[in-house]
Amino acid sequence: MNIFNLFEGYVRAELEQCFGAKAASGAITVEPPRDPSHGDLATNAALARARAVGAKPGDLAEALAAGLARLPDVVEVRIAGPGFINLRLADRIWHQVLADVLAAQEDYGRSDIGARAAVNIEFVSANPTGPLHVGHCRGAVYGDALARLLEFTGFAVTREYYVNDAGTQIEQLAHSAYVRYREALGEEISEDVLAGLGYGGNYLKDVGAGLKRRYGDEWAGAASEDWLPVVRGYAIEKMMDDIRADLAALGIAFDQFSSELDLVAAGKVDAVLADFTDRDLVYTGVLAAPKGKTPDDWEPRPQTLFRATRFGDDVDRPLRKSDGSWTYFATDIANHLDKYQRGFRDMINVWGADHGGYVKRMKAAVKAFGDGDAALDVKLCQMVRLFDGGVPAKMSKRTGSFVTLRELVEAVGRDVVRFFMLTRRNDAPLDFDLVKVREQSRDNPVFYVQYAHARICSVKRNLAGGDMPAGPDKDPDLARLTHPDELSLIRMMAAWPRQVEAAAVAHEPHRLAFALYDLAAAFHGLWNKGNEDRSLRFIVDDDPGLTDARLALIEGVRLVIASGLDIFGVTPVEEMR
RNA sequence: GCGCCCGUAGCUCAGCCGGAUAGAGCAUCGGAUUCCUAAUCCGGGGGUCGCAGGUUCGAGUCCUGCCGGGCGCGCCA
Repeated sequence: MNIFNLFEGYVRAELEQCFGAKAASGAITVEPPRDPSHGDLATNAALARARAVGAKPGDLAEALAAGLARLPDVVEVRIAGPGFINLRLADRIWHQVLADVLAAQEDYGRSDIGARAAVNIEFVSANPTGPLHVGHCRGAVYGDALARLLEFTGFAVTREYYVNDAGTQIEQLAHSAYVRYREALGEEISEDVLAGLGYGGNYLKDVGAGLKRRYGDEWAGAASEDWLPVVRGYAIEKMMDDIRADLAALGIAFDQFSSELDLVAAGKVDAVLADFTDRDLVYTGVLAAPKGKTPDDWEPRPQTLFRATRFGDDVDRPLRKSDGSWTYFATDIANHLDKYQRGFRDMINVWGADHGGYVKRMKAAVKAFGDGDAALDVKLCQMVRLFDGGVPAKMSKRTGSFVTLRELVEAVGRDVVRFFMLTRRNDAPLDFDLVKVREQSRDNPVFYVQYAHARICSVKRNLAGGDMPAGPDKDPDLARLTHPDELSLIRMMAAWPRQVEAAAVAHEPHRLAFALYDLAAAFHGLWNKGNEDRSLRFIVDDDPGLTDARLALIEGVRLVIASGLDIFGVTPVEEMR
């Protein structure tokens, strides 16, 4: 039961009864008021619908309030401000909410707003030219948390990784790997050659050694057109193995890896071009040089262009390089068309902010598919600035001294990485301090939330150690929960399902981090009141009934925290020593 | 020059497809520990929500224009 949805239904019914169907159909909100002193529920229905009804907000509010006051469990109705209606509910409602939480267990907050719709989330998609680094980490965590969140709200999610295994970067990788192969065979490689490698990091030594193990000296003196496909294929395979292992260390597994090379080989890009050509979406033209910043080697030249401007882009975009090969954009269109043909009408891409300039053209291409019935949402993740005790951590990819995702996870732990990466909006920059995130204090939200969960587990342990009978098989009298702080905790639990839904709709899992933090804060506050006032402790020695009720209360808190952490892929710990 | 993102307390950031007196942590000042883990809690001070217009009963939130910062701008991915 989501009481906000429930009461929205009541409000709409009342609108319809008083003012007709037209009045009931528009947008209204039923939500917890920002200021708790206003009541338990607030609706703007009178304000929002006054115009459509042709009445004054005040009159509308009067009529609605009279009707709502007759509802069971509504103990007070007040009209406030310009026409808000504030409702105060009987405690019984909150006891029922808690009972619902306990009945649903970890499924509390689960929703069916997705109605099993297929959603494709493409994220990470890092070139297989080396290990993942911290820059990839945020997108990885964000994408996976979003996937979990959408699954929790009823979507059928596919996690997809687009492997850019074609193109010049990969050629360079293969050439670098081939040098390491010769090195493994005993050849002396000069410093100059090593310095000139596209990918000079030591991680390719393993690839060179692996090539030697598999092929011996078979490719030692071969022509590059002969060894290239072999070395490239082997290097990609190894890099992807490493990437999969890195992601597994973060608790992330993909459902689908799509290969750019395969798309090209299967003729998917040709098919895109043919289809777009048929529909007059492709032409040969000359682009104007960008104003203000003309590349040095600019020269006007005819190109194969996609009419992206028809679908909201600023300029038409090239599909072929001058050597006739596909641009990255062309193959990526094929990638998205492939998703479309696999049935996805709802696609989400998670990219680094440096790809922001690419968003419009990709959205334009997706709009051109089929009947224009596909939607693409691109979420850009801003930079992660890595610090080590307040000092910026040195990150140089060239010298190979950058911090890998693996090193990060091993240094601070999977849970810390995952939770912390979700404590900021995706489009806000994030400072990640290797020292601070391990601090066990209030300003570290990871531990603060974990600690609340651990404390609840601690209470349960203490109870189990004593001879107080309590447990899930009992049917506690929740009506014993009457203290304002207890009811306030339940109100927060009642708000959880709508927060989950809102986060899912907005594709913003970080909102739940703040919700969990707030819930943890309320719990810690109540806990501490027990230090000053023994009657407020969860375990009340001479009152088993009250103890049971309070145990149920904190078990509800625990369940919400546990299910929230589960959406983040973070383990709810039971002990923090 | 153009496009996208951002601008909220001294600092780092929330602000739920517009809603009531803009919140939290850190920092600062003052308190709480015979405690179910004080790894916590309670309280005080601290704001022209970058600026200026506009839409609206109502704008931190939507629109326009400026200012400031980041990212990007034809054969890199």
